[in-house]
Amino acid sequence: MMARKAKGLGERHKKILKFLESHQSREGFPPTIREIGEATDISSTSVVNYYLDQLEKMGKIERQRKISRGISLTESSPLVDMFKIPVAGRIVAGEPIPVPASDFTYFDAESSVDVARSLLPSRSDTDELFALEVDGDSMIDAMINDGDIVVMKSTGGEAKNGEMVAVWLPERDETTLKYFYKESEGYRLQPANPTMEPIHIGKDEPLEIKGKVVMVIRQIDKTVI
Amino acid sequence: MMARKAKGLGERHKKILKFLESHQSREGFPPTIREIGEATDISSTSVVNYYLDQLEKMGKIERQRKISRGISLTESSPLVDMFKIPVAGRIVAGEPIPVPASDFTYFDAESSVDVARSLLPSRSDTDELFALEVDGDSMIDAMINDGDIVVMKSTGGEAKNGEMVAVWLPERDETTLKYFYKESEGYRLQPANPTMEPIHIGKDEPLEIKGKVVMVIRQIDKTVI
DNA sequence: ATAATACTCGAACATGCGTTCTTCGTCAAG
DNA sequence: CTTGACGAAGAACGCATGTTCGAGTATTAT
Repeated sequence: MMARKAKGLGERHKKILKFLESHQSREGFPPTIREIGEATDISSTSVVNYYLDQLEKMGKIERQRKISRGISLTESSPLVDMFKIPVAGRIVAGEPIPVPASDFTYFDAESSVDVARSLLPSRSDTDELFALEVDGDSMIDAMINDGDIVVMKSTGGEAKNGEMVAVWLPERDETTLKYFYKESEGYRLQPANPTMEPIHIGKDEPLEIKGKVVMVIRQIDKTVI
Repeated sequence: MMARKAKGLGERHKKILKFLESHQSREGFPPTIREIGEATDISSTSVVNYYLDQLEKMGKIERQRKISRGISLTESSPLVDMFKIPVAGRIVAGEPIPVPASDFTYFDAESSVDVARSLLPSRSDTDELFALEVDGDSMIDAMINDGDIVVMKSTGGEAKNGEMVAVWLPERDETTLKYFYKESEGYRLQPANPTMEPIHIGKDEPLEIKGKVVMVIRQIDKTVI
């Protein structure tokens, strides 16, 4: 009849690859040979092993011999260029910004967000980045909504003109996100929304720059489970 | 009074978590108890097991008992998988929305954005997603700025109440991003900015729903390389 | 038909790896 | 001091899991 098998991937190869992927994403680790057999209606472990060897020769998977569940998909980049940014807390207009301590690790964080490096400034140092969840509508003048995630970079209190920074104004008990401009008589804090007026800060009024905003993420449809 | 160790993560807990993560991303699968012990200078498997139990109780990891390497980090998707979303074009208030054809692949796109799956609705089908870059300030009432990237999902012209959708209004030659509500006399398009008034669309006025907005990304500091 | 592959099966084998038990030292509370 | 919780170690146990082998059945080529 039909040729038993054309070149390339056969039906079983695909089935196995599909199961490998789904198991990995479902369980967080690869399946055993026997589990693969069960899922793909192959009764013998040696047959699974047979196909696994072929998939490895084709370069589709990588196998660590002798060790349990030592299968990993080569594609779906093992070294994806992205990293977790710890969510240090929430940012509210009337409270100081929670800035992570230097020995802060993301394991202490309530959660973290995954961000691809390609979306971030090229020279960003991972350790300097942290994220805050916006609480309330008070950042609307910065075009930032309740629930948005703001990715920030520690700058050690410095800021350059034109950068969007998170500022804490001690005398006003106010946190705000604005574009920063140093001027002769003090500072100008310009809202992102062009229809709104800037705030002028006198030279003697204290002003703490907590970080530079590098990215804003808004997940609109996060209710779906 | 106080326990010997402060509550929370001890030094060894962190060390183990760190190793779990690095091993996972390096090898593609979790380590064994013995490997953990070696990497963290714990000589006994039972001690590793001891800490693993604690980490599980704290909710930091998940364990599948009895099975090899059955450890997975709970926070932030164990598998670092992300994918490229094609940027189909630009979205302008006065022009129809460029929607990719069904046979569209991201290889055809001028560019693409990398987004972690953990940031997207879990049931998202990769094929249904595409992205648009916002051109101009006309989406300000949707809290979306010039240059923002809007990730959308094709819905086949359908929309549910409360979803943010991209709508094309043929009679007005207008594209807009609004929250969608079906009402008795027609439709209500509610801006994301709560200070702005909704648009009411009569039952007979045509209205094309081009997609559902699932995410907005704003890269503020696109430093030139 | 015969040989040569490709594929399949089941079973035995060896060991990887999670689990459990016993023992020991330290520190805080009673 | 005694007790008990906590942290740590090492060894033994036993199932889970990768590996190997011998044999059987299609499919294709010669």
